[in-house]
Amino acid sequence: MATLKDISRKLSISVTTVSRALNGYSDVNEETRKRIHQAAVELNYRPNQFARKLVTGRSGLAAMVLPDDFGITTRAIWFEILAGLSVEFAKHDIDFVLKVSPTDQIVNTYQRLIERNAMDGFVVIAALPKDERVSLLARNDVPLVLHGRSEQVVECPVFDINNYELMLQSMQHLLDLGHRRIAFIGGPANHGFMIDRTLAYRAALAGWGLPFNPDYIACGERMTEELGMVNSIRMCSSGGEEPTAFVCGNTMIAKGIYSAMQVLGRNIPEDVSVVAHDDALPEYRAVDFRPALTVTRAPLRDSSRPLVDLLVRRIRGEAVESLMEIQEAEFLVRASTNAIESTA
Amino acid sequence: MATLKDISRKLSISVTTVSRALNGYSDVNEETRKRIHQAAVELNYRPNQFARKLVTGRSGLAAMVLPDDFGITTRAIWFEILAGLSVEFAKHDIDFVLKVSPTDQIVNTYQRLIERNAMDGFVVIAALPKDERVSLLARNDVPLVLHGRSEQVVECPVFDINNYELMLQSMQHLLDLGHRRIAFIGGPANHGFMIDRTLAYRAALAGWGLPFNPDYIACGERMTEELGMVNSIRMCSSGGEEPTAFVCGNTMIAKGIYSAMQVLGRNIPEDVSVVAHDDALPEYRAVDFRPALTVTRAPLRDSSRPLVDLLVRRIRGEAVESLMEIQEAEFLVRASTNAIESTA
DNA sequence: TTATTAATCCGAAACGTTTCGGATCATCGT
DNA sequence: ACGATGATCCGAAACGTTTCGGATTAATAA
Repeated sequence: MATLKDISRKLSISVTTVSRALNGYSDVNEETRKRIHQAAVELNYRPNQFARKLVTGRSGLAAMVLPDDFGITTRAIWFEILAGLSVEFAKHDIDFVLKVSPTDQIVNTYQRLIERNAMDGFVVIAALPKDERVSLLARNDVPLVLHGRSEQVVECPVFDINNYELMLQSMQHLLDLGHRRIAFIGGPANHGFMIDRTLAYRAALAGWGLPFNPDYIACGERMTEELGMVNSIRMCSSGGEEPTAFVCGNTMIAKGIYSAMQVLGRNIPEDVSVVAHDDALPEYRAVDFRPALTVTRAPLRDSSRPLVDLLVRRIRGEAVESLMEIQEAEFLVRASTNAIESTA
Repeated sequence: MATLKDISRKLSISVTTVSRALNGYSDVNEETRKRIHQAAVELNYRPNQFARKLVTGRSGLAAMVLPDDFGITTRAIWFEILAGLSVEFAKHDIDFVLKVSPTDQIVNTYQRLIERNAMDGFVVIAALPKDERVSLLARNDVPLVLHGRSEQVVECPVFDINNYELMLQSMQHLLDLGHRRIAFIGGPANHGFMIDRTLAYRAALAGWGLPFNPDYIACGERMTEELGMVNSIRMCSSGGEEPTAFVCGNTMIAKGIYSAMQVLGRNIPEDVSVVAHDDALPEYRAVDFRPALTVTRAPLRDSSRPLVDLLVRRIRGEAVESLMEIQEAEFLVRASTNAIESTA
């Protein structure tokens, strides 16, 4: 491996100048810079990462820590995120390391990584309102970027989709169509995104002077087809006051509801309307639903870029206040929502 | 961060001795070693990875490069592998970095990583008979471990399951039950594991003096439910000479066959027997099939440990000849295979 | 002419380890 | 009493960068 010294020797130029030339400093003559660059490619020079890191303190590594008990359905989602992060980090010349850890040792894993001081930053997904991971990292002053808003008053960049707004849109759409008994089958109650959506759900109801019926809301750790299936069946078997429309936390839940409605002999959208939030997972394409699913759409894939951009800027030392990005979801009306039958 | 020098200063012992004590060299007194260790924990000393790597040349990093066009179904599989690798590498204090790259640039990505010289080793999955990735790495003398045998005469550790043997077992089982028209719906024809299985399939046939019918074998890039479905339907609609049994490359394919047989009005195992190879993905549990699926079983999860063990030993400089591990699959007879009806 | 400034360049220290080649000292066999 | 041995220890160099604080020269301003 060629080193700076090799170039320096070959050109009879000091190591300092070679280094500065290669790093684009201004105090080196354009012509010598050219010569140096040329020599660098001739000798196939690659900077030694470790030498560089030893002095700069940066590692060129960013990590994400995942629990090992990811549910069946969440696997594809994780992978979607991982793949996106890997390619985005690569653009910034950062290697992306994946840590999988037993759930009850996640914090320990972070602790070790922090102590080793080997990571430039972390991306933390699915923030809880009070998130131990976040406070640990923030306390130790290691850069992180958060996906999902956290209630904590910590200084860290955040990326999120506008969960409040997208729920408002879904509700507005259904309310406009005349629905009054609208159920919400969401996700884990303690997560930030779920809290926002629940708030918006209640706000929309309140805005139309409608009562909040606790029976119409269902949470669950895993946002699976099963969750949609069992809850929609339960809600539709309670007697007279059945919901006429469902808002789903994701498209898998919607899929479950589709199945449930089929076994119950209900038709979508004639008997019941369904709208979901769509993370745009290739496994569950909303357009391929029959009938095609009305959604608020915010591809998970699209979150990778903002996430790593924010983290990189944080690592570079930008002020945290400026590092927040909220993405709006797209609202796509398709065939799964209908005006309520006046006869109902 | 405390450094060796800090400990050295505190104890008035040379940096050299501190280093050697901490690294377990024999030429340091037991008592001073104790004092040094104690001081190390008191000062919360963590060795600086980069300083260490600068001098040793090792990075403590291992990588895997994935194409970005993974099919829908292969995602869960990839993730299963990634998760396993991450925890196994962690046991050896190696960080696992994930690289995702456009398919047509995989080799470039390897090239860059090799040049940067930042990885101690690579794990390469699903070897092709002539694998460019493998030859590139081997040529540059960077350690790798291979999952799946490669025809290449390269010096690298290999882990694989005994694909030949497991296919032989499945065939033997079906042949013993009286089946004579046995179809094989497998995977990508050019991959090592598929080649082995095809060889065994033909060998089993030949062993019983049965003819090889090309119509009874189906390959496909993606080993999906769809592959099983369309091919089994095709094979069962060809007129008289329909297969009485199917061997499937994995459980997803089997699932597709189950669906196909249902729409065709065939019963498993009365009308047709099905046996599959089972990677033990939580998504498709063979025991949960109705009827429960007879399989050769070799959990993908179990491959992580041997893979990283082999790689680590290779990195440590062990002779490659000793670094090959072939795992036998377990054969589990369940309810999806039956003796052929004598009336048929 | 002389002090200033700008443009280039460079020596040397520093980052935190590991490791080579001894140095020191007590013990031991003879 | 003396060289040999073994147990402990250590100084200094090395790994390949970056960067601080100038040094040198030529152009410019006064």
